[in-house]
Amino acid sequence: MGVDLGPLVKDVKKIIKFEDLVGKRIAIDAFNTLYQFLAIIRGRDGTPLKDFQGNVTSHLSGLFYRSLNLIEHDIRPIYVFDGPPNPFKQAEIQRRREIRNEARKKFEEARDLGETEDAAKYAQGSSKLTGAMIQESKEFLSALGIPIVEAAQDGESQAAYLVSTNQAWAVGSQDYDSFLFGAKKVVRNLSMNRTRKIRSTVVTVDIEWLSLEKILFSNNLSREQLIDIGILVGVDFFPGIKGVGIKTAYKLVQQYGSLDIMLEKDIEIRKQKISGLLSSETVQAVKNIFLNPVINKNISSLKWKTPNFDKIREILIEKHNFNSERVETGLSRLKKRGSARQKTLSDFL
DNA sequence: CCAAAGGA
DNA sequence: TCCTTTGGG
Repeated sequence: MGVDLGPLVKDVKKIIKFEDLVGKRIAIDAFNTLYQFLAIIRGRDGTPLKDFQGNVTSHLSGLFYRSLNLIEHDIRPIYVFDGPPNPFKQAEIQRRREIRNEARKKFEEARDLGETEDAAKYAQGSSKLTGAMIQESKEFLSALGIPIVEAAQDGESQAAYLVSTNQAWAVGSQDYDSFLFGAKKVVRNLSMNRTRKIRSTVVTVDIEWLSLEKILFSNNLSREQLIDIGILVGVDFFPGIKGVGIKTAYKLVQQYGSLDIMLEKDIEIRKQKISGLLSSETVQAVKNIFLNPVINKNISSLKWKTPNFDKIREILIEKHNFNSERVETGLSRLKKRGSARQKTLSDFL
């Protein structure tokens, strides 16, 4: 639920394929991905996948098959997990909690009334990522041999840092927020499935590659101005100004140059003085989060290890009753990949 | 979301 | 063999 920069990026996004990412390291926003899995991996009535004890397993299914596909294409994922949230994010966290509770109520109502289609619709927004699920996701990724990075605060900023220090080639996220954090490149829709149906109409979902430099250049903006646009329309750390969307925000920033100047001149936005809508202190504080984020710089070197097959079996089959045949076919794909890599390596030597 | 089964 | 539908946990 990050900032919607849609109209600003629409002309600069490049459609790519998995093959274009061979050998590349992608710093994936873990929370973003896990929430995506929880929202989408569900049965007909909207119920998530669960084991016999009633534990939700949609995220594990998503991580397993997604990782298989990435590894088979020799793409190197790094999962970046959020740390404790920045205090400025509390209001947004509370807002999301309320939206989720509302969705959950509507989901349960519709499900109990047997209104499957409605139930499925509301189910999407009702999922909660628990501490136990986060912990187990880390354990599972480690079993797959995929490196994990713990962010000091926001995963997006930590992922952006990995790109700027050349430890990753791009950030992998559905959100555009990492651009405000200075991510040079972002890859969106990093998935296999090329079609998605939204109410009987089938839409193709392509992998998108976006560069901060191109976005700024084509819109004639600086990164600070992009942040100002974000503050006007709303980001995780500030709700934005009511009634101001991306187009208005862009026009205002182009016209005045910056939020600081708008505040100095105390311009009117929708018949209201801007000084009554946000303070200079707030602007500075929010800008500072994006420009000088708290980063975990103490990262152990990123290594992709041989998967621990027994650990994967233990988590999926023993703990969560995944079908063992399905898991084994998955594992054999991983083994094949491993031997192919070893072969190319020995050829090289 | 992704894999596997089912139809064409 | 390709494309659509169904089921996974």
